[in-house]
Amino acid sequence: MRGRSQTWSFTKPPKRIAKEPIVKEKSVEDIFNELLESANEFMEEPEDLFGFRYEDLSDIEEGSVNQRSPVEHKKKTDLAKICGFQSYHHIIEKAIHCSPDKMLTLNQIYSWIEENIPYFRSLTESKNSKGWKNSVRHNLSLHKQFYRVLREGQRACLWACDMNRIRNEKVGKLRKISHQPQQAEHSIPTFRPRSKTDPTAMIRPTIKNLRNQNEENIVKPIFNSLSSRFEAIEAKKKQACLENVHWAHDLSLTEQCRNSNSYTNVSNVDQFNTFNDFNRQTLTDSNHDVSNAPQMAFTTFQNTSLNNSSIMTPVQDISTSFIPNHPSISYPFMTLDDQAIIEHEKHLYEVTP
DNA sequence: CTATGTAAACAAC
DNA sequence: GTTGTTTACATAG
Ligand SMILES: [Mg+2]
Repeated sequence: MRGRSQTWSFTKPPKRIAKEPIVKEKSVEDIFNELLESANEFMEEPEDLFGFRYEDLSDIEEGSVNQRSPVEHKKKTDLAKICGFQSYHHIIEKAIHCSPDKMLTLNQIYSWIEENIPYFRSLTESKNSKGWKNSVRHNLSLHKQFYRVLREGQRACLWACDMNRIRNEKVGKLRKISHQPQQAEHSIPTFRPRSKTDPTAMIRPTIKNLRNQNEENIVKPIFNSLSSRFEAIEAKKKQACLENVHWAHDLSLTEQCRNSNSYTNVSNVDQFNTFNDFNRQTLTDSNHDVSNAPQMAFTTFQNTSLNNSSIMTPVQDISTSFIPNHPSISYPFMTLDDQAIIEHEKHLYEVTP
């Protein structure tokens, strides 16, 4: 996968979220325990995080969302040497091109590869197909020339290839012309397990554009994730400005979130701010400094049509101090129209030739 | 730096 | 388990 800084050209790349804890003198456990302590007096089951106990959260990491541990990778396969194809997408292009209708299902692509490239055939024969098949799927998704052709009543779609779909990615560079908050210097390190035990993680999936799998992938979510993912958010907005695509996000809270006491649907930005102010105050009262928590860029709410999109929109990112089932705190979310956000924030960017 | 290979999380089915 | 999207990280040049 491309690094975000590679995918999108930033004149000034946003700071990468530090891997080191920002507050070094406190461990994440310390911070968690502080939070827990402050919440204990309110919470019915203080150790309980949506049914999981903190001790169970073995994969908590600090300062970053979903940060994986470094992993020893296999050496890159030299495809050119092994099979004469420059890279995976060339293989897929060939496979599709060789088909009568110029389209194949995923499984047919696998088959073509196995039938025509001994290297992959032998991998499959030795039960080692997981990796290259993953790479095939990765490449299908990644490269714009590959697009899906839906079939009525069939789960697996057909994959087609149109080189004209690779284009205009770099018509102009967007320059950021106003400050957007990055990670605050002294903010609390993001307390973010990368597991399902993370309450905010329950929101994250809805932010992906999976629901758009039955549509052409023109409609995309604008926000890839919440809180510390400023890079992604900024990049998406920039792309929106560049491509003038129709944006709609796919952000409905999960049922679990909707039914939880931790969220309240608000209908305007005033209500939203009221909730956030109250939450901040509550946390501050329990000796929790959220004043330097990262801020999301948008604070304006345009009440427009767009489906039933909803998004958690921390004006100040108190999700770093998320306390689930806190009887005094309810995290507000509201319906937003991406186009409105883009329009609102368009002035933050200019396109340079 | 860019391009791309590898691994995997996650969701939907 | 399969299909698909995405993120993270590694490596080659
Ligand atoms: Mg694609």
